Amino acid sequence: MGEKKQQFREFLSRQGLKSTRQREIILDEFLRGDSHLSTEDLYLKLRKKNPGIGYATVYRTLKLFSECGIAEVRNFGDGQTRYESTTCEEHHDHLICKACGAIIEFEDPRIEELQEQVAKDHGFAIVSHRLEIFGHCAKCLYK
Amino acid sequence: MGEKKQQFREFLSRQGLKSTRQREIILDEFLRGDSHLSTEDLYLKLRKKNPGIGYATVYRTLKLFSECGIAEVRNFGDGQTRYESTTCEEHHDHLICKACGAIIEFEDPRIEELQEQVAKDHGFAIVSHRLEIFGHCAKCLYK
DNA sequence: CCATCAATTGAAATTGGTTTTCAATTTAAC
DNA sequence: GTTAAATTGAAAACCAATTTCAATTGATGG
Repeated sequence: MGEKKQQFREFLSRQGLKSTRQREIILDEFLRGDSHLSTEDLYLKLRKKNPGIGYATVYRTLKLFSECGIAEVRNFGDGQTRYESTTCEEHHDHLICKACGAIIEFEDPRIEELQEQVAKDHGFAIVSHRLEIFGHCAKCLYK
Repeated sequence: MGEKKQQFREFLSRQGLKSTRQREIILDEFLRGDSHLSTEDLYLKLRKKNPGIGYATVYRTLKLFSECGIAEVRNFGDGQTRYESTTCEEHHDHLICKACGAIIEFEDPRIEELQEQVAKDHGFAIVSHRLEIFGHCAKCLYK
């Protein structure tokens, strides 16, 4: 995870921004935690150990993470913005259980490939995409 | 489009709701307009001909449309909720231009098929899905 | 046709997530 | 250290969406 911290520090200095105690704390907690954290979730976790940290700072810092490329913004339709730590792995998509809220990651290069084809057919250049499948997970189906 | 109006009327009476002047007006405008209208867009269009119609009524009525099945909710990440008139056609997905905001529909049964496979592999039962590809459309690429 | 009563409406207030403001504080550079 | 610019936290502002509420309208049964 050290490389992520490095990446963030470089981003800050490149942008003429400052490295602060709060930003370090938030980054540590962000990298430690589950992925698919909502801003609220992260804020609450942070508050336990660091009562002083403000709501606004968490929002601002998460936004920096996504600008810097160490986090990606997700939006699953429950008016909460979520940030997911970017991995070095392949891009992945999500299965989302409507019953229990579970979020399952998957990746399928064949789907990606077909997307490229579709885009090409429309003279469209892909920058990013998202695929979300909503339904019921195995656990919820059998109880 | 008469069948959509029929469908809505039946929905209303089934639910013990009433058919009103406003609901008729909003439905007419909704069916006439472009798809992918934001609530705001529709409200503004309506105001031109019907100054009396309230914001809340448009919100409430669009929600009814989606409950009734004649509209689908879309969310493209610009904090605006959009409603799309459901067609009898196949499910479709979207290419969204980050430069000009153009929304291009497409459908690809091969992608749908692969999604089914992925879900099956995870013991997951699909209820719905959405696939959005962001990038730059042909027009914006060549200017 | 009309009385009745529940549903609907529009305006305004409220909500909930997010962003901005601002004075005080902290950081990086000199 | 001094200094200038960035950052912080609390509170206020924001904005789409929802809810409240009194007045109005639509459907139903007499």
